Amino acid sequence: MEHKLSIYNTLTRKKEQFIPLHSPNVGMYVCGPTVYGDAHLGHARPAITFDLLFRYLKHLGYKVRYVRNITDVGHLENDADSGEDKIAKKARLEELEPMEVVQYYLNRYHENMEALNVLPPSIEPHASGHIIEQIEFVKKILDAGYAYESEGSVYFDVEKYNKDYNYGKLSGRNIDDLLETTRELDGQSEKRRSFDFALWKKASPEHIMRWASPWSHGFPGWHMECSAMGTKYLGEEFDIHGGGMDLIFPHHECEIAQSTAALGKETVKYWMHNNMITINGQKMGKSLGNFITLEEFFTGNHKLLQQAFSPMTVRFFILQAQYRSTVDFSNDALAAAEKGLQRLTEAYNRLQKIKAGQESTVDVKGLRERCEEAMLDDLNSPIVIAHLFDAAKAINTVYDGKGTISGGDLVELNATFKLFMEDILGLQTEMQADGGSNDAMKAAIDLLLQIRQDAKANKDWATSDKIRNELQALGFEIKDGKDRTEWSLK
RNA sequence: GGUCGGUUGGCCGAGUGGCUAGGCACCGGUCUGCAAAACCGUUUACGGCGGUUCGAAUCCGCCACUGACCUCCA
Repeated sequence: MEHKLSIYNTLTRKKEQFIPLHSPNVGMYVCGPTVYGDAHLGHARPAITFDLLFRYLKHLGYKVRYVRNITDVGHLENDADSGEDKIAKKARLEELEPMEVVQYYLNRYHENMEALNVLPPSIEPHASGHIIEQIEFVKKILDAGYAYESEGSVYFDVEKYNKDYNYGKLSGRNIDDLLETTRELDGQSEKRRSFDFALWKKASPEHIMRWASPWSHGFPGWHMECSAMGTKYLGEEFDIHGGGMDLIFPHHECEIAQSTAALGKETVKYWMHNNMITINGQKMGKSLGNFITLEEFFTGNHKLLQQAFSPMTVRFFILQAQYRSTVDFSNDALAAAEKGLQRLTEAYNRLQKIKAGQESTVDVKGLRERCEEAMLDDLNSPIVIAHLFDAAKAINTVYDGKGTISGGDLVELNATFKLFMEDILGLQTEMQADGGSNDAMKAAIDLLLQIRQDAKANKDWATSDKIRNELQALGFEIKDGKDRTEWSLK
């Protein structure tokens, strides 16, 4: 494969050339949602970031197996014994079966992802469907001597592991610091050290999500599922593991420790992390209660939102920043993204109507190469978008009759625009105009506009303005062009 | 307190030792009966103080502010 894709590896804190273990096959694993609530803007970031990577790797010719898990068990409210499973808690509060909660929010998650034009992953495994694999994985760690059983639970022996390997290599921590900074929580007496983490937890009597194991009736620790499912579907060594930056510690650090302890080798070659979306400079998150769900963005139904924002606007907004930068939410920023996307969409639609001339007076050469170069540099989507805006300017120049484009350039421009806009950035470009209207209504509107046109010809401004104003009041947008009037329903 | 990051023009957001990022907004213009829309053009930068250099927003040091993680979090 003739390219030099470089991606930032959190493990080495450098951009590295991407070389798959088994080209042309690529394996990537991304931490998916814990389905106990609606997805918010923050959840869209990794989904879109790794969707972009998925799409681009396929564009480069790789055969990608993309695994994104669903956490439906084992994710506790906190690390203490009193910590309640997030799913179980929601089920208790709403008097539902835990799996009812999971199914409900999973369906809604899928609806959101589809709206955002996020491609489904190759495999979407559920933690609860892989209890056996997780138990087997815990056994391996016990056999290797890096875990201990305590009152029906199994804990990872971080101190022992750290003597042979390096606990903290991903997050840059060392266990001496952790000893000083780890808060004492209730019920930690079972653990030898405060930083040891659970591989298997014995279920308390009221804990309803439980499975049989050699140690107790219980449930797997949160970090276990990714190690077990990742290696099950992608092998003991695979290429890419992704997720949000907030998962680096402890989740991904623990995953590395588990896999290394069980298998005696590094499992993941490239660790990739998207940055956070902030709101008023602070991370948008469930625990802070400052999140806006995707549904609320799409409907505009949230006190912080001045208007609704379409899924494509949200996607474009996220892609306008490089995935390792924080993105700050604001109505102004979203509104700017909406207008920018409109500009690109409009240009793309005009491109279909442009006729080729003898030669090109606009410079569209090298667009494909420039976009390609930006993507190869750690998925620099904002640069790709900037290049597309340059192309939009050229398209508008030709559309306005102030320049010409040759047949060859036109074909190439069209292909490149479609490739990056639709296939790689995943931005849908169909016009919203006339949406939801039927033929009879269209004909009626056209008739009204024809009457207005006649009135204008007779300088009957009162009539023409009345038609325009009344239609606008009804929610129509009237755009007078040079030759004809276009309309759309907002 | 520890670890890691950030600070770019009115807003968002790239980049980088010398060469216009881009978008949105503003302003000016074209078009229009008027307007809207559309299109074109254009202004405002690199937190502070030192240092390295022919040259730094870009490298180094100090300071200030700010964020993430260290408890669940995308």
